[in-house]
Amino acid sequence: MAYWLLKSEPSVFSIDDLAQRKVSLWDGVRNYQARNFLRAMQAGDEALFYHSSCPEPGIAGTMTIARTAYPDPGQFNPDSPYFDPKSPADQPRWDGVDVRFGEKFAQLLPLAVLRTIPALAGLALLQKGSRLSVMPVTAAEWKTILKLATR
DNA sequence: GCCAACGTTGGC
DNA sequence: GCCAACGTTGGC
Repeated sequence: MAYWLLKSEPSVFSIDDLAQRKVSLWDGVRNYQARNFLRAMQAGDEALFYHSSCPEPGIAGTMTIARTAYPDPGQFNPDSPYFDPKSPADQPRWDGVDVRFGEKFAQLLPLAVLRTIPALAGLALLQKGSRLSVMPVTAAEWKTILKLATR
């Protein structure tokens, strides 16, 4: 049982979109390190839903990994923004996972607040130059974040 | 819109 | 394998 943090631009796919859909493919990851984290996920793992590239970046809620990694169909679709003409059909480069909506936090936990919490100093998200869209979270960090979200 | 940081590409 | 050029991410 592991914990993760997944980034999405809310203008593309937000916590509200997931709340409505309940289960969704988490697709569009086009970075090898992030993909490797996707492939390491197990069903039942829990993840934070992070809103990036928006007026108020921060953690918006939680979700559960519902299905382990499988090929992301977008890589083979020329009309998809995630199309990758160099991905071999017999050995797809890019995977996605299915996620199930967990909860939406009563209020978003802003990035600026996360930075002020000493217990989160090691959070991968907060490291200088961190741009990964999929990253691990420790059990202790997870606990700290959920506690912050419910106060 | 700016810019720092990082990843990828491709020539050599 | 090196590395410059370019593209992308993402906070501000």
